[in-house]
Amino acid sequence: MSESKDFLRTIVEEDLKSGKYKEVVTRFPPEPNGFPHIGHAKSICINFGIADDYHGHCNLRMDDTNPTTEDTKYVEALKDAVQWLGFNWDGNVRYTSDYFPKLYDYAVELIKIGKAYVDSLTEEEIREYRGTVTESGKRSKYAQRSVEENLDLFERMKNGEFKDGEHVLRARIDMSAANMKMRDPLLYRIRHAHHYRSGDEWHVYPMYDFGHCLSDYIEGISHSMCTLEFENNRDIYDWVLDTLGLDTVRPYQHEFARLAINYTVMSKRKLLELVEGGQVSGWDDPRMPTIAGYRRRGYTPESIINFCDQIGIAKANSMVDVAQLEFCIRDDLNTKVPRVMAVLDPLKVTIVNYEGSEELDASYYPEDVPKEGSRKIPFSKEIYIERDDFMENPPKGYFRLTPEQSVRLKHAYIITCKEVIKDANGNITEIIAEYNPESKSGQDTSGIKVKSAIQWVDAKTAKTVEVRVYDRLYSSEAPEGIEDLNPHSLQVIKNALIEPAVITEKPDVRFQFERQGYFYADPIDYTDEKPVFNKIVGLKDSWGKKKKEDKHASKPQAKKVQIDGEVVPMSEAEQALFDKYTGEFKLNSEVANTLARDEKLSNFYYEALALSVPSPNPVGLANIVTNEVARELKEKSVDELKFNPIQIGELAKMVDDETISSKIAKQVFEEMAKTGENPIQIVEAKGLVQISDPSKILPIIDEIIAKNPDNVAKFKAGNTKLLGFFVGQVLKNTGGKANPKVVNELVSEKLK
RNA sequence: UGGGGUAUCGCCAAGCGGUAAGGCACUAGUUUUUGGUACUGGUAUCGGGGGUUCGAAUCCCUCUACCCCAUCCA
Repeated sequence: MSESKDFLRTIVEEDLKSGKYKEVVTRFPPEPNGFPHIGHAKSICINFGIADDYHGHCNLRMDDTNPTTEDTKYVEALKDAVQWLGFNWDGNVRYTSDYFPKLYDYAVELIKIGKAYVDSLTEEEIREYRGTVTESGKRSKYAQRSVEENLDLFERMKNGEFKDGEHVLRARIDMSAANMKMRDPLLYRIRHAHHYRSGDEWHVYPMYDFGHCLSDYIEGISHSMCTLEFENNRDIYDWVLDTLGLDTVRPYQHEFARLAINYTVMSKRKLLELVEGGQVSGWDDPRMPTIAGYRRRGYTPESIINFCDQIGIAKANSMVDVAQLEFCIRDDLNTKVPRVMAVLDPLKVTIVNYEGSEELDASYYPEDVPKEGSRKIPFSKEIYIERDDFMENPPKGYFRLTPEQSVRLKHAYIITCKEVIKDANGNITEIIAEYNPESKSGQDTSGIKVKSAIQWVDAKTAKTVEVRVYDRLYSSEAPEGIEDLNPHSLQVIKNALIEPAVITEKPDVRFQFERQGYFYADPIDYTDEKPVFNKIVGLKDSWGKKKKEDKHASKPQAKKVQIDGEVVPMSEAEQALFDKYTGEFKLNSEVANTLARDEKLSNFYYEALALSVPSPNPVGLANIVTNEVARELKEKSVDELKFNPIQIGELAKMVDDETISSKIAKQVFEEMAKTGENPIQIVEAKGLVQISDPSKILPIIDEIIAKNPDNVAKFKAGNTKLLGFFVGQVLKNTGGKANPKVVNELVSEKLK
């Protein structure tokens, strides 16, 4: 199915192939300060999934470096979630808190090599000293302390001799770093707090940036995958490991976009608020996007894993449509779960021409679900149908019961409405109907055609059940806070009716209530006396959708207008160069512009032109310099380049005299950039001289045409884009050596 | 504003110079005792503008928009 690999797997594969690592080792490193949500599920699927795919292993690590927010109940929830999803962590659960002694030693090491110091600025001052994104910060005077003093202070911090906030340990990096994270980041802070695991043993706790990379290193992690907001932290990650000399085999961090779903909040803080504010019944409220919530709602692990697979992994911030998740659970349950009949909003129907009672045979599964199993459904004179399934004055396209339209009772008979009984307010209270004795399901000889079959329950034998109908928690697509909550996210129906077999036979815990949706016997509140079902998700409902559409006219969407910004004007010198390039050398203005504005590039161009004897055509050379050399010069200085201007001049000349095509020139250039070899030698060694002789090219074209009759037909039918396909094939066939211009002409000619 | 990222269909997402994958959603039709499922078909020229090239979503220049960073959180 998925031919394509995500970028993380691509990296892992390359690293394995290159021998950078013998085995892939990943980790799922949550902080135990909240219940895991579906965003964690994505991370779990990535970390455990990649480890599985490449036969490595994945650790489960509690990143518990902040004693004030963490708790054992959350580590249980985390373990639970991973297991429920079906993954196995390697060995025991790991805890960063178990590494506190090692981490402390590493910190001491850093102090000893002068790369960390104890700072005694106040929190306020530290913030001030850090500077802003545009202004650099300044170093604290305490950074002057001697190694001995730092060692002494740090040890006393550890021993609890100071109050919270009195001192911190910081890395000595660069207070004017453009990356704010690198302005002497904090490594340790004093916390006189009880840690849920290490108890009162420690008075200093490592910060994330110090603890995480080292924990990864300690565990032998190869690929440390985290979300995008840690991109800036990668520099510290590398700095710590490099500075400590932990660089033989060590982990590298890679970032992917975190999951966001519309109509959903994913921040632990906001979820906590919902729980504490009583807007939901707890972390496992079926409306919560927590794993516990989905589980309680009735979602299957398979559906969630499938969802995580479908949404992919990339670096673009994105918002997944909740419909995609809903599809996954429907798709999973469709082939697994028995169909039964329930009526949520009952309307009584009396079948006046039916006497007595009978039991009807009914399969639990429709024909397209290859599963066995059936039950008996009692039938008698009095039944209930869904109130929605009858309309006195139906709109066009209504398929259900009306005074004029008969309907089949699923698994039973066809009935016809004879009379509508209403109360004093005009509400319909009962339907008087007649059934057709010849129309029994499976042995219908009536010949009557009806537009639909509806669910029903027998009045006498139906069981009363509670049904909790859940809708999305928020009514806003991008909810901010509790003001965006959907007031109708929970509807409790106390007196829904269900066919008896569901309760007495209990064929499953998840069901499809025919024509309504998928439901789950609540794992906590369900009892035989008082059954409770949670709505997992509704069926797709094209009728309901049609009705809604009529109300909302579609609104035309205005196209976004692109604003063009100002281009910085050229300096005088740049302008002079530009004029020279366009005038004397006849470069087009775009190329001249690029060259004139970039001093490095400009110098390079000038040298290539002047030093190659004879000089290449200035235009062709300029093209190569601006389009190819520019790429190399973006990240490197001139001295770092493997090639020199003269060689580029030679390359340009080969293009000038058509020894090689410009396509080949690019290939040669790549080679030069990599090896620094002379272009003429490269062309000779690889035999890249281009083929322009039609008599050599023509046979190849014939061959390609013969091999691709379909595409020839398509091309002749007007799909001119296919020209590229044919040219490409010919070029591929000749190792890129065929003169593309000639090929192009010949192919066009041939296919005319 | 300095730095770091990202932009391909309504929503995700492949693609790495040679015919714009796939899923969801939408839509038309076939099958159907679920207005379900299944099946068949439809639906983009790649943020904008230039340039290089026989050929550009892919390379170069430039502009724009959005996200992250100034917690003793992770």
